[in-house]
Amino acid sequence: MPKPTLFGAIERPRSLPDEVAQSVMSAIATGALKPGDKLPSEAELSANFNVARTVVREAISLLKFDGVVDSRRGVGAFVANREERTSFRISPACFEKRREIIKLLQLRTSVQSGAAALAAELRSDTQMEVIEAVLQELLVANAKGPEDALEERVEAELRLYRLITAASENEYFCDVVNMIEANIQNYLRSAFMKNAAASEFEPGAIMEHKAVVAAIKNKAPEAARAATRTRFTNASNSLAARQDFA
Amino acid sequence: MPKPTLFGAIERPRSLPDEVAQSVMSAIATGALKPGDKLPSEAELSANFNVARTVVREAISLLKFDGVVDSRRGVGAFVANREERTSFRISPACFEKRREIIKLLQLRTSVQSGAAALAAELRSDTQMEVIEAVLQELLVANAKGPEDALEERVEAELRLYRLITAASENEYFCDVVNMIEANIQNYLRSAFMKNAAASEFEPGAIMEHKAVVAAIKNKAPEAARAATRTRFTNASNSLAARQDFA
DNA sequence: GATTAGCAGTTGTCTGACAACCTACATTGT
DNA sequence: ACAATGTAGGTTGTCAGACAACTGCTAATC
Repeated sequence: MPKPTLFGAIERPRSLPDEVAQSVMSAIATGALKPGDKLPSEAELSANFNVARTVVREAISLLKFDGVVDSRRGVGAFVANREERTSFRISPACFEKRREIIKLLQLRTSVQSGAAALAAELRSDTQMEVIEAVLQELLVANAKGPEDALEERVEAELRLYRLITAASENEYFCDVVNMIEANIQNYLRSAFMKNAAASEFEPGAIMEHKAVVAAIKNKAPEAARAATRTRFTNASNSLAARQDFA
Repeated sequence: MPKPTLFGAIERPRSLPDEVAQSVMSAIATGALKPGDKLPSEAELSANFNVARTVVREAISLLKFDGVVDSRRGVGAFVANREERTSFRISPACFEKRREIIKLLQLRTSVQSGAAALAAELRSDTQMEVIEAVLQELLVANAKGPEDALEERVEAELRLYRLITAASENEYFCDVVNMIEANIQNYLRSAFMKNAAASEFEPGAIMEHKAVVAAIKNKAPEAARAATRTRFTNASNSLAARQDFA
């Protein structure tokens, strides 16, 4: 039996390196540390935060990994230019303001549209079969209505567009979509998001899904691109238009 | 006087944590380590690689940071599912095969098109003035021809599309475009790429740039989107069609 | 038989030390 | 005076060992 959520999840203390890294990161974000500035030495940071130098080192190494800082042995660590960052990641902070979610969905719309167009061009027949099967699952789940099959339907939709992206034969599209989805899934398991998902049980949304799949089946890249954009733009708009949207 | 390249750049030994991280990463990529598998303990890894445990710890912490592995105190570190990765980054390896560059440019085309559409919608008048000024710079540099102003022209083009992206008022687009550009700039300073850039000194390319800017000026999102896609698709195609493209 | 206590193994953090390296200044030779 | 050289101090990179916090399992205990 699934454990009832009797107690709220306790917040486990995050690791020290993460906290140090985030602290330095926010100093950079707020402009307290500008590109080119020298970070305090590891010894100083270690004293300031009252942690061991190994902790500081791990924190700095994370920032280096993303190209946020650049350290030179014997000299020090410096804040890099914003254009030199070598990774794209979504900060948890962005989920605090719901306005930010819209921006994230805008990016996803763009990427997903491009992936759909490529998929329409490059898909194999077996990939097409799987995509159509998942669409069928989505239709079945949708017919059950929001009360019975919400999770099932959301999961099917997720899988559908993952498969479409995979059919683009371009791992970069897959990675970006994956990451955006992962972040949304992680941070937005809220009642708000469930309500939003439930509101997608409409004939219109289903028609749009069908249009996307049909275009890919017909090997019509431009149609697939347009249909995908329509679908995701509508989803984003209906989210923004909700009463409970802060 | 600029030092003549008498000696080739010596290859400095990369940091040990990076090497360990990459080694583990490639073990995951090749499937030697599958999602859910337990990594060897830090002590074992430290013995295998013949490095200190701090080095192994830094390496693991990098992978954790990207959501590639997940470690639990008292238990061990485990390979995470591919869908749980929390960052998008471009591996240097992808520049070894030029085929991969095309895929990267496909992604960039998608993102840049979306950004242009948003920019057409949201741009301010002052932003527009700056964009037009940079376009003018580009035209001037272009008139000088490939021999005299190659760097200048490439730089202007870069700045132009950065500004357009910034006008979208969506930092996610900026970050993705920034990162892709940074990687291309870092790894592709080769003669090959210079030749490719030189081949962009054509009337057609210029016309396409103008079309993008005009659409943004007219606040025509769809036109901006289409023009941008045309421009970048053509650039990608002409790159792929080159003789020296492996 | 169920509960509890302990044990071995693992990750997280701390401490101290040394190596590799850079910068700036002093030293020296011309 | 000036250039080359050496030296000292500071910083990052790596190493080694220790202990704390935690987990899963096993054996002892009631």
